[in-house]
Amino acid sequence: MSTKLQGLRGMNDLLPDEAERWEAFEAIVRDWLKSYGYRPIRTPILEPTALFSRGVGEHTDIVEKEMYSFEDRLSEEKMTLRPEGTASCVRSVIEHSLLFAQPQRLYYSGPMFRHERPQKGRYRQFNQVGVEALGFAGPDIDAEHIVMCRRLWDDLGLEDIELQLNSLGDASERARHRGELIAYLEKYQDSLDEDGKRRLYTNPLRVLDSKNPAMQEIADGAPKLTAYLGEESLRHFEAVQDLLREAAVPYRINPRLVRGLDYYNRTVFEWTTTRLGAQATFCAGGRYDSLIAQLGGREAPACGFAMGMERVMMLWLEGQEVNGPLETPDIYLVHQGEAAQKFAFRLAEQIRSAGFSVVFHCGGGNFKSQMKKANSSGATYAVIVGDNEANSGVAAVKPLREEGEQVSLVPEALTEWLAERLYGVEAD
RNA sequence: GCGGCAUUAGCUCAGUAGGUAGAGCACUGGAUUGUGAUUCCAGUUGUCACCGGUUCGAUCCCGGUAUGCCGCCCCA
Repeated sequence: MSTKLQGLRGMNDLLPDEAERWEAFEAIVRDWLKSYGYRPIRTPILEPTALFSRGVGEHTDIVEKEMYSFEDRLSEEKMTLRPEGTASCVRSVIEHSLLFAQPQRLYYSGPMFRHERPQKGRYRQFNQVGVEALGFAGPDIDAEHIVMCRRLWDDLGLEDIELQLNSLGDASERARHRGELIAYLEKYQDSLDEDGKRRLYTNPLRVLDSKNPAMQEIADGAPKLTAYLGEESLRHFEAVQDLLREAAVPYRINPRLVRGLDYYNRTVFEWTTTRLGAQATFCAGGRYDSLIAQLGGREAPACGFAMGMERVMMLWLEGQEVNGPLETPDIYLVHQGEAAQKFAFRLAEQIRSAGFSVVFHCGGGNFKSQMKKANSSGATYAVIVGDNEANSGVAAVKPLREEGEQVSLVPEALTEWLAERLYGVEAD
């Protein structure tokens, strides 16, 4: 007996019931993105490893321990399954000079890969929809992103969600703060926990984010980034908040909100929920004004966010009936006998040509079992063809979802009858 | 990556103070040899996750592995 093969850990199959819900969800998301004028961009799932180490940051958890990286056997190139979408999007925009004459509103959607321990709402292959606005400097685009998120949550009917907001300042402000912060933390070097010591020089901002109470005590006395924000950064942050108030979007300023990717500056935000256990954040983003230049493009401001599709889907489906198929055929075509099968096979195509969906019964079986299958297929009508019908060139239609008499019709009359019943179209 | 809990039929789950297993749903057939969904009758379901140990004997006890869930870390 051969070894049982199974899918890789943390990588899930979506079976029909679930896959249909994904398609419905994706359709809602696409309409939403279009309504804000965003256009799609599709980039490869595989990228040179350096894109992420340079883009996401050498000392982030993602780059340090979560990437699926390998060397191609033939070319010896180092490559990585993308752990996030922004770096790829920016790479592509630079490579194809999309930003040359005008700013761009873009979105992407697809699988990302991170080698983490799986949990509900956290998978090794997961899907993100990301929105990137490149070439916009003003606070209005930051606010646009937050407002458009709020609209989607409203459309989906999400509950128990919160918006957290912070400003990380610009690069020089962060550098100044960072210097002072390291100097401060060095005084407590011996009291820092393992993570704290490790991050002291690589990512001191994250030391402040620790949930360890002892660390929080140290963090409380640490220099606050807010105090280092220059006039321009403050004005930008204020302007974003003004627009949010204008749009009546409630938010909470969270000074500890620092984000796990290095490229962020100024506005950062996270949408969180209490309904996903340890996975509180389901959508997050912010401004990344230096990333484009850092990846070799001409200096240009940018702003974006990404949402975890699995997490948003879970929140969305909470309020819904989740059993059974969403898509059902108009017709299940039952037939018995050799002549009937030929007639029915041709009839199925005729009905489809008229615009209806038809499941043609395959695989034999008696009338009873065929009718059972017709019923469980969810079809609105069974169309029945036996040798009697085939000989006289008619088909019987039987309603499966409501009361009603079975009627016999010739094919042309049948499609008119269906149009009238299913779409309320009157025949001439 | 660390700690805890779980894994029994296709699905949801019972069960045995160690003696190789059961229900409901689903599926198939029949009552109704050309008519589903309701009703009644009958039937098929399993290496009790995997590998090893203890034992006369392990689905049950012990160890390891895999997977899932909860928490931590981190993130979407």
